[in-house]
Parts: sequence; structure tokens; C-alpha cells
Amino acid sequence: MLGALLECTTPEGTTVGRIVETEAYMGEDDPACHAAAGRTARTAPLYGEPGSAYVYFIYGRYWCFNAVTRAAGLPSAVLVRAVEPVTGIDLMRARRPLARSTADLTSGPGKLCMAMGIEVRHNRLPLDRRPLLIRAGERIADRDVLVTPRIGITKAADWPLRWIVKGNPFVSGRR
DNA sequence: TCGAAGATTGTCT
DNA sequence: GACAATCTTCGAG
Repeated sequence: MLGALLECTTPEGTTVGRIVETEAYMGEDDPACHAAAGRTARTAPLYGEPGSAYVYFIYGRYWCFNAVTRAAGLPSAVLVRAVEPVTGIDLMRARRPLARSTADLTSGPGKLCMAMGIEVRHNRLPLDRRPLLIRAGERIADRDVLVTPRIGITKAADWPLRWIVKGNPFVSGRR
């Protein structure tokens, strides 16, 4: 998914970002995956169609966007942790008045959802059509991809399941 | 009904 | 670097 384009259309307009950071959550046997708790009202979207959205609310404040992957019934997903703004940057700025730079607009899972207007109404939507779309973008060469442990979790914190575009300034966290 | 934890961000020191 | 904000989810009682 690195290099692919994430596009979200709302009544305010369309925003597009290039995906530069992802994390994998590998089903019920992954202690950090929400599906480790089994199938509940919250995790049900993870068990849905591959290629649909899983959007959840965290820390009473923020939305996080995932693409459901693998086969139906296997609750795995890819969390999009950062995108590089491509289209609709003015709209992103309006939605994130606290952002102090362009890189601050979408360099985190909560930030990019704020900037792009992704929220619960997008939960479970298919990702191959509007309003929420992932489409092909630039191909990232393997030598430009870095794999690291996942961020911000306590369980299985050492599993190398985070992928970033090497040196990209829009990746989350501190350099 | 209650309590605790959480795939984060922003502010303050 | 520490910690507050804020609320949904789920298990226990």
C-alpha cells in the first residue's frame, strides 16, 4: 500500500494523500490486533470483506483508518499511519488549525483522519469507490522501504510490522 | 451499572 | 519527557 493514493470525498471537498506509513494487524493471534478480543460489535468490520474500511475511535478523541485485508472471516487489517498531502491541502489546513507545518497535517493516524474528514460514517465502506477510495499511485522500490516495530502498542511491541517510506518527512513520530 | 484500558495528540516543563 | 484530555468498548458484578 505504500505509494498508493487515499482519497476521501465529503461535502466540503476531496482530499488525496499518498500513503507513506502503514502497520499490519494480523488477526486473532496477534495480541495487538483488536480482533484478539474476538468478534464483538466493535471488531465486526475486521471480519468483513477484504478491501473495506475499518474506522475506530480511540482515546476519546481520534479516528483511525484501516483497510481490511486477507479473506472474509480472517480479521486482519492495515492501519494507515501517515500520508503525504497531494490534493485539497487548503481543506486539510482548515480541518487542522493546530498543524504548524504541512508535515504536521497528516503525519499520524489521528491527524490524517482529521485532515481528510475520515470518521465513523466511513466504517465498513468499500474502498474501490467514492467517497473513500484507495487507488494505485507511485510504486515504491524495496530499497526505499524500512520495516520497524509497531508504534504506540504494549502487546507484541517488538513484532516488525510497520512499513515506512525511507526518509519521507511525512512519516509519524520523531526522527 | 461500574471501572479500566486504549493502534493518539497537544501542551507544558 | 511527562501527562492530561476524553469517550467508546467490554468484561465483571
